[in-house]
Amino acid sequence: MRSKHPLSLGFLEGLIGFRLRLAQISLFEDFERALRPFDITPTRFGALVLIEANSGLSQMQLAKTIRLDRSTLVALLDHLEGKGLVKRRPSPTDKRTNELVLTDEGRKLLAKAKRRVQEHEKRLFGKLSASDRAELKRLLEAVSAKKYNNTL
Amino acid sequence: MRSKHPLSLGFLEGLIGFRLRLAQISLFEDFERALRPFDITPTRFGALVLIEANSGLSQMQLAKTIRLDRSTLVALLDHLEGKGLVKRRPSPTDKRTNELVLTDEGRKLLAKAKRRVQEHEKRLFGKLSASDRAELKRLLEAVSAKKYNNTL
DNA sequence: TATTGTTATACTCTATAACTATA
DNA sequence: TATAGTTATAGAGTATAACAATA
Repeated sequence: MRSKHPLSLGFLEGLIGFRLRLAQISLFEDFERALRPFDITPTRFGALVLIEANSGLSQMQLAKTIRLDRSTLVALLDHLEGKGLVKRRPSPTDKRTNELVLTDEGRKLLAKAKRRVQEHEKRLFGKLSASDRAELKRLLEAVSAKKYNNTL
Repeated sequence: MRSKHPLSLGFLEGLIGFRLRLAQISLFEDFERALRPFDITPTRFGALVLIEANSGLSQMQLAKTIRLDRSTLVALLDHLEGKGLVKRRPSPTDKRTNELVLTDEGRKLLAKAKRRVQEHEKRLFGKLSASDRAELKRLLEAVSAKKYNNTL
């Protein structure tokens, strides 16, 4: 190797988007490692939490909230249902839709997973002060809060 | 649909990682849309900028900095070289390595792409105050600063 | 007509392992 | 022995389009 010194970031240096991207890679790696024993990815975890917090919701509602296409959600739910964590229950009021609920096993596993995720958050963000963490959260919310009001 | 109201986020509500993830999705969507005419993804853009700012760097150096496996970088460079934006030049000092450089066309396209990226950053972060933007950048840097102390 | 869940399919991004040529 | 670039390959994650059932 010609040099062990870090490269110049050039134009990337000033981009918030670039930093966001790097932070997201770190986040994903650590999450994946921490939750691997449970076979839970960030997306699956999000689905489990949302089903827990909104028991009986439909697949479309869930898909929108975690920002997946409804077709993509099918395989994800097949996986969770195959592991006995989630159940699809035909809705009595709208026969086109399913009501999604956690099984007892799903609730138990989710409780354990949540503790792992808390530790993971502490690893990644624990070096920030409490006020810095709150600030970061606020700023990130502001970033994705907008919806494409201006045409590209 | 049973309800048009947003779902409860439950446990996700308090997670910075969840907000980071959503922000990253918004970021990627907007970037993709803005740079589609140039056939440039965030990763490709990063590669072009780093080659510009560190002309003659090796594939390994580039791979580490943008956090890709060296095998993954091959196809990316094949693409950029196929479009005439980048050139692999055998290193005279170490015959195992290539020196990566931008072509004139690469430099021209990158200049245009940078302007698009600036607009994109403004769309995403322009609603934050200048001090909020600086704060967000600082906090994101702190998050990913942990490991990989040698490359970035 | 429109919506929900599903299937079939394909595309993109990524890494792992083995190969080669050099160091 | 170790490293750089390449190839072959496979896995994960995603979306698009078409379909059946239902609204």
